Amino acid sequence: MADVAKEAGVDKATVSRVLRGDPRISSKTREKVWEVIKRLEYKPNALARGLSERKSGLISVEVEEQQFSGLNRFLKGINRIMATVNKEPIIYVADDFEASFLRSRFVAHKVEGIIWVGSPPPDVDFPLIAVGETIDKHVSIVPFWEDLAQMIIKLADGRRIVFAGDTKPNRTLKVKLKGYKGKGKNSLWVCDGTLPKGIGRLINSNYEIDQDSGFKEEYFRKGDMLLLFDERDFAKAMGGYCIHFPCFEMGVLAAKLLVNILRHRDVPFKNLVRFSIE
Amino acid sequence: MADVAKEAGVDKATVSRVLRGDPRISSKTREKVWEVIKRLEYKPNALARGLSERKSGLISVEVEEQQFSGLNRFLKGINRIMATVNKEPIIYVADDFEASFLRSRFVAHKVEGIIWVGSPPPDVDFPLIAVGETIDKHVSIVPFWEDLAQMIIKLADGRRIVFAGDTKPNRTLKVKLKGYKGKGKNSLWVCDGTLPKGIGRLINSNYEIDQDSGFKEEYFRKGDMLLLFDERDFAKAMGGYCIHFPCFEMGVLAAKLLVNILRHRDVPFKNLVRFSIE
DNA sequence: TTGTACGCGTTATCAT
DNA sequence: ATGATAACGCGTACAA
Repeated sequence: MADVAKEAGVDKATVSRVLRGDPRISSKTREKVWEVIKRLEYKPNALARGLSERKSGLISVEVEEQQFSGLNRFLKGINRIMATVNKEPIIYVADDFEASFLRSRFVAHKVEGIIWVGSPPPDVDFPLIAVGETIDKHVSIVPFWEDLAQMIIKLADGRRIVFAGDTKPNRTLKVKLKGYKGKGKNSLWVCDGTLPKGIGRLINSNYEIDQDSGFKEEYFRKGDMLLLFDERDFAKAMGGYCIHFPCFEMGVLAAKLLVNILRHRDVPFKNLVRFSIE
Repeated sequence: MADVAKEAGVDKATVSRVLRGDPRISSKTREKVWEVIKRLEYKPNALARGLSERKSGLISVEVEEQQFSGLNRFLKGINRIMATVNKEPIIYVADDFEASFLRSRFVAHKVEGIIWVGSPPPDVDFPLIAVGETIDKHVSIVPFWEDLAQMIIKLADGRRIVFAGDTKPNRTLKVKLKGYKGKGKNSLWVCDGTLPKGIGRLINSNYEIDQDSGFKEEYFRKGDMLLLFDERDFAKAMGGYCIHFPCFEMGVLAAKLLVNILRHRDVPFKNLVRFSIE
């Protein structure tokens, strides 16, 4: 910065002001300084800026979920927003880190806010967006499971409903679907644990196995409505439907909400994100 | 830090030395200082430290892959190592960021090194680990596709081989498998694009469809060997095999290699990671 | 509109 | 073995 200042024949403070878009700087000076900045390929030092401003420009993303196949889309959504406001996300996959350990890292790096996927600890004193579950104490983003259930029931039109894949449907969805009565003998099957576990249990149960297809008869029968999360082409290949889990949208929303909180704006407390079925 | 120093009756410099484990400090002083640090819940400021040391303790993880369902495991592997050496990963999902934009962020935040998933730009001047493909110019981590091909061929024992799911097998694997001749009419099918696209193409082809199971006949026949990446229980439910993509191991390895590079140690240039089949 | 000077919280270099 | 002090690079009152 000192180099730029000297080269442009102004003071460091002026360079700083130009950089920060201070309106008091004359356009002549501003243009001159920008010219030098570009010519010298000067990049401000985020550490020094952070030290001076007492904030780092870093936000933290905590991910507890073991199975989160849409994580890259979620992060992409976050980045899309953060890149426009000069904030950098730090990501942890936190399942095995304890809260106190994480906290000390937040403090050390002067993290400005947190996006927490899963259920955040109750006593965090950082700006926090909770993603996935409604937490009374925090602004939260929740997939609109009730709406998904309605869509599925309508689409099923009496068929038995079968899920496949490793994405874990929420409890709300399962409860909703439990109320559904189809036409078949077993009008509905939804596993009661995570899906992989549920499937494992089925395999070990005493249903007959269709040796011809290599496919478990009790798992997927003729006439069933098969549902997969996010594997669009695979689902179609199997004659089923794909539920689009709105990970990208959730990332975008989480980032926007956090930015607004950091700017002391009011934000809606509970935010629902819609699924779509294809 | 000044508070701690005053409270412990020593100088700031001494506190700093205690914190950094300087061996010249007497054990009496050390214990006293640690006591005060804990009592006051003092946490060092990473920004100030970084400013002074001219490095941030930040490393960057770039992810180009659109489909990377093991990203959370990969990041967990990275974190596992980084947490032991006081380095924090910043993650970008970078498919839509241009190199110059990323570079300026690296510079601004004094990023110490980069883990790049995909094919990194040729002219980066940061310590860099390339993950997924062998890049002559960089230390790289590559899944051992050749080995996987051997395992599959041995396990198939003449059966036709069919992949499913959204994970994209590497070109090497496909080339290797092309050399394989099984017993069936079509001894082998591997799609020639990404898998989802390949599946989509099959659906639109003129094969017959098995209406009984709702399953496409041409996609998966009796006697075929079905392979899925990482969906263990689902694969088993379908009577197939699960290929374990070693994402966690790759994350751990990437982090270890990068740390060693930052410590100016020699590291192997090409690193293979083994699959396992279950 | 721009310059001066101090503070931000560490580490590192001299001293002692 | 420890203390005093100068960087580190930037933002910002306060002055001019």
